[in-house]
Amino acid sequence: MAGYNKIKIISVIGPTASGKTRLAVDICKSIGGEVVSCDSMQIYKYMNIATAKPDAEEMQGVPHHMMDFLEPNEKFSVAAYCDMAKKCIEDINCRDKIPVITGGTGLYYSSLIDNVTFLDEDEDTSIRDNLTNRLENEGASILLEELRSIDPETADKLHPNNAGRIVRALELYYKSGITMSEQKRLSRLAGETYNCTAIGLDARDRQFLYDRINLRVDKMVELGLLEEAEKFLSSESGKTSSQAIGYKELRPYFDGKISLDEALNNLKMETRRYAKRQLTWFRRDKRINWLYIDEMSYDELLSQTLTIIKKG
RNA sequence: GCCUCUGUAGCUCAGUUGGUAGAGCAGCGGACUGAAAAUCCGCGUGUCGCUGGUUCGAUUCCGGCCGGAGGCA
Repeated sequence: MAGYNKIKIISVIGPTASGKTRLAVDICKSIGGEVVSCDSMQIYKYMNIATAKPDAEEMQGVPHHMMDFLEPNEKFSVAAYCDMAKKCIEDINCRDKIPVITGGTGLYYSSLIDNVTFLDEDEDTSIRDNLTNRLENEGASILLEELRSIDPETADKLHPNNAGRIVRALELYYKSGITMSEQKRLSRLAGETYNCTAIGLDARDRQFLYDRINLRVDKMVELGLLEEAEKFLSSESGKTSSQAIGYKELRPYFDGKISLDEALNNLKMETRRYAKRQLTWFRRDKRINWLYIDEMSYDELLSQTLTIIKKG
């Protein structure tokens, strides 16, 4: 209970190119809020065009946090995100402003909103390295059976092809002595600490969203995506930042393997698929108030959003 | 105008010696707890161009028509 002492927050989530950035800024201006980005790629410096990071004009003077602060060769993680974002939210709250969580990284979002707690893990990567080696030499099935003997609940849920998750589940156990299934239970004990009103953006017609995505990629090219990509690809990037959509899809073009047209079509396709995965993630959160961008004008969208926020 | 080839899923194409069809890609759905813009799983969505004929039965064989490609004029 004790809902009165939970921090009031707003969230704006949805697939890429659905208009979260603009809506969040307008919400902030209307209710005195500050944006807390929830995006695994906008945290990185220099990755501006590909990640559709808002510029000063788009921010309209509204403070944006959790954005543009990390070098691309640095690692990041959900745990690190939650840790920083929580402090950020508390700080904003202390200044009598309302945190507006905005972004499309489902794992970061859910972990933050549901107050998932993570174990303290040291930086030691030797266990992970060892498991990765064994994965190559022995294969995923052997590791999965090993996992089954210590955590059958998790093993049952993992497909043999999902090597990454198998390795991680084993790593967690060998590092902490706590199994993944046990950790999942422990992580939920704290309970929610925020009173969140969630706004979700989607389109009734999927093609409407896909058209926006395709258009946005073309705009990125006009803004200088190719130059940004060339710089990014020629410099050292970390394990997290190298996953960003927008650069790796252009590599075959720079290598002369495919035409620019093909590369851009691939980039658009990957972005569309990403949007679909984002929707799959967010759809299962029944607390989200969905609004459809192809069903109303932007003014109406904003006005409905503010109505929902007032009620919440 | 004549001859040849061709028309099957959104696209590229396979196939059925006659029993209403299947691959790749695209697409759709799902999972997700320390790399998550990642990773993984599942699903064929169809007047087999149209129309007659033969046949118990035609997407398949035959005729005609329509569309596409090439060749000869």
